[in-house]
Amino acid sequence: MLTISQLASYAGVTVRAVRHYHAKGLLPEPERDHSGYRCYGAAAAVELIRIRTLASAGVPLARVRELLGAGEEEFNAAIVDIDRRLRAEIRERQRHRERIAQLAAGDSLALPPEAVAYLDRMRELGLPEQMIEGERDAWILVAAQLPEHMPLYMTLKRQQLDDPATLQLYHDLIGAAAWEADDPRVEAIADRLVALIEADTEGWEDYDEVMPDELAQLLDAVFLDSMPIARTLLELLEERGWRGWTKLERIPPI
Amino acid sequence: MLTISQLASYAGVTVRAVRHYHAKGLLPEPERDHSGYRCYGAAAAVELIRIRTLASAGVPLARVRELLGAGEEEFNAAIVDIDRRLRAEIRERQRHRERIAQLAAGDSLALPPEAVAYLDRMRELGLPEQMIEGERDAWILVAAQLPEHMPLYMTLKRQQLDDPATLQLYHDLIGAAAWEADDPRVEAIADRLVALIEADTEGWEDYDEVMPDELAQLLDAVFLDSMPIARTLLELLEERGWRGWTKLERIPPI
DNA sequence: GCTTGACCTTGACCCTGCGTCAGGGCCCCA
DNA sequence: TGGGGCCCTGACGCAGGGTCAAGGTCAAGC
Repeated sequence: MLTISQLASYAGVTVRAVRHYHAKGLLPEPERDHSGYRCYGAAAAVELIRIRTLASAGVPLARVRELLGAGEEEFNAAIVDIDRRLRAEIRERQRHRERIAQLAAGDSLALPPEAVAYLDRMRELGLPEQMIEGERDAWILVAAQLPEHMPLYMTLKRQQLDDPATLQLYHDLIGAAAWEADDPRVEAIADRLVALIEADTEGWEDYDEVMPDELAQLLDAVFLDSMPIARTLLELLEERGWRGWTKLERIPPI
Repeated sequence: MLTISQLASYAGVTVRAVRHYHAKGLLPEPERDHSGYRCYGAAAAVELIRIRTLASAGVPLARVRELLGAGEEEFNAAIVDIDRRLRAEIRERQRHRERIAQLAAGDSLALPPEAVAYLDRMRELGLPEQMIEGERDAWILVAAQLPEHMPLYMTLKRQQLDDPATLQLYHDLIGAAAWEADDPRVEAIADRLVALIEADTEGWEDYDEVMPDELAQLLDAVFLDSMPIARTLLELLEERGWRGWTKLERIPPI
């Protein structure tokens, strides 16, 4: 009666798809003619069109196999189930659309809006790209671990930028990025830093409380990698009674 | 610094995914420690989070690889492209939802609504399920080949059902389905059939014109398979000057 | 020093829904 | 008899990993 390609074209599917349906047990293997060609009747065409109809409605083939022999009740239950799956997939893609819409805005590759705003503020204040990238990478790590605390952190960081003495220190650190590890000028930086730390301890208790030690270590490592002088600076801070960087703590007097 | 599982948990992906990204060239292989373990720095965590962010936004991994090193312009172009793909996938699933909503209504597995209405009309008129299934299978084949002509066909078929003589013949054919191939009562059926054919030739020219010969042969085969008496009936029709079944044509006198 | 359990390593097979060879047989036409 | 167009089986490939398997490593507790 029909060859496989005739059958396939009747049903509007490819020859390969028909053989696939045979392999998956959706469509029974037909008789063969004397030379081994598959030989289909009209019933196969009808069955194949039913398969195609279900498959093109987004029903997984394993499910199609069950549904072809199912009663009306089972069939309707499955339809409900498949519709639920389709709705979930649509919602998922809609969320994806929202995310990539956010990504279109540059820095927000992995950062919430408040962090993007903070980085933009750094740019407005004339801080250099290199420093901003360092900050960005650090906050990407924080945002991945503690997304719910980002608003708090960003509020505190923006307050720092509003303080002229702190901002000046930031500007001076730009030059320090190029210093060798034993540059003597770092002493002055360390002194000013300690003064700022001791003047501004408010708010940072909450900050430190939610920051896991491991994350703080990782962020310290990012800082240490960012400039040669970093290690020296941390040592000088320890001499002045403060340990750490991300999560500063006063060294208790012995 | 970090083991693979620590890195994975920082970025919120599985260990397997990290190795997969290595294999796909998205994330460079890091140094190994003395026992062969991968040893990651903070930069890897940042990079992995960027990968995860893009991947979870529905960007294919091959595309992620290109985008990580891309400039802003290229990146934005890609974003537009990905958004287009997501919209297309959403539309596709919405169409799937519509189709399975139609499927929930029974016979419409591969049939347009007007065909479902026609089959329902047969049911109302008390014609048996077996005959309705035969019709359904035949119209599934037609709908697959000539969906745009289904309204015309169904209009003509419903007119047939409205004709009392035709309807009576349909009812009488039910009994004939069980007859042997040589039952003498088929002569009377053939006579009545020819009378109906010759009384009602209007409208069917259009019908026959758009029906490909191959499809007509297939439908004839469906009919021949459906009851033993079918072949005899076709022979008797030929004796009376009509050839075929799906696409009847008058045999020209020699 | 030995075991236990939690990690780590590479390699390989599994899923969906087919597309696309590769290597060969069959049929018809010139 | 040669060529082109069918057909056959078997196998690899895609994304995005999941899930073993078989073995090496590490720290802790006995």
